[in-house]
Amino acid sequence: MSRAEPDDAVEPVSWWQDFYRVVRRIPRGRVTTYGVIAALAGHPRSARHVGFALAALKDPDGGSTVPWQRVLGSRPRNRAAVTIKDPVGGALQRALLESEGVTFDARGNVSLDRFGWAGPGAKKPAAAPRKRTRA
DNA sequence: CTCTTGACCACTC
DNA sequence: AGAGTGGCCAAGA
Repeated sequence: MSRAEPDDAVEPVSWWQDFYRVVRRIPRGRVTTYGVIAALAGHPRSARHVGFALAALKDPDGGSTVPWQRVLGSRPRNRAAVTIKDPVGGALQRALLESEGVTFDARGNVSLDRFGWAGPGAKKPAAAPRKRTRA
């Protein structure tokens, strides 16, 4: 990832740091989507950057504390699926989630109705990333 | 400043 | 149901 390096950040926080902060709050055994992370971090339209930021976690030692595996791509019908570019990383993600109790569908989808996390205040899973008021 | 690139999302064929 | 298209935001060249 040549776009941005965490260690280069002289700034106190960068946009990805906001995402990390939110991701760390995801309870064990729950999953959420990029869109949700982006919204909670204060960048509702920047779902892509969430994945971008998470991609940078692979190397730096600082990112090891972020449960990136709990972030999935949103799929219709309140479901989420792995959208990782690297097949190896995707398999790892799935394995990690399954070890936390998250069950995958035959197609590799997770029910957000059962495992979705809508935010720090949401106790009950239900969380579908709400439809954006499209023009 | 313009163009390209993304672990995305949603709408339309 | 699967594939294509546009929009989104930010950073690098």
